[in-house]
Amino acid sequence: MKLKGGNVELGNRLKEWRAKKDITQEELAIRINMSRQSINAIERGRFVPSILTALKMANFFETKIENLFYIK
Amino acid sequence: MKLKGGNVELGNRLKEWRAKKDITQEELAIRINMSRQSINAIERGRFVPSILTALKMANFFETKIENLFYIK
DNA sequence: ACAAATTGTAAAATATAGTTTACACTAATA
DNA sequence: TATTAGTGTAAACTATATTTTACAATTTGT
Repeated sequence: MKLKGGNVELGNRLKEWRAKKDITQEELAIRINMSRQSINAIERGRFVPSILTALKMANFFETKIENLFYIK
Repeated sequence: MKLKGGNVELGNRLKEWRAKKDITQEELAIRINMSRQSINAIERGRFVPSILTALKMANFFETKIENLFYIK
């Protein structure tokens, strides 16, 4: 009994939030302690971050996860 | 220039939310289309789910991610 | 136009999320 | 007490997040 829900895709507003805070990908990476390449990949939707990464970002931007990531 | 933030741990309230909705781990697994063992592991804090998993759970429980997961 | 800063990308390696199968353990309940 | 539903766990496996190094492309400032 396995209902397959359609392939769920993830969207994000990282670039907008970075702009709002005037911060570079590298700075963000340093702040939340991860690589710049990972930030870049997440921002470009290349992969789905862990919820820990998402929470750290939300913390940094002083907002809710839902304002950063959403299901398309 | 790499500031190491202490090792961040993840907490969750899945069990409470399951109780509130009176649903089993297996049912939840089926609803959000993942294995019962993964639900169990996440609930017991054995690993950190992806944000997609977290969003699917929040959707199912009709609540915000922050009500399900938090940084300890 | 030039230089510097920022962003995009790629390959190889490592870490960890998530699946599958299978079985033990712990309720709940007839 | 015996049966059943629900949960805990383990090993082997697959998928993918994340790092590191390195370099190309693009944007920004002078």
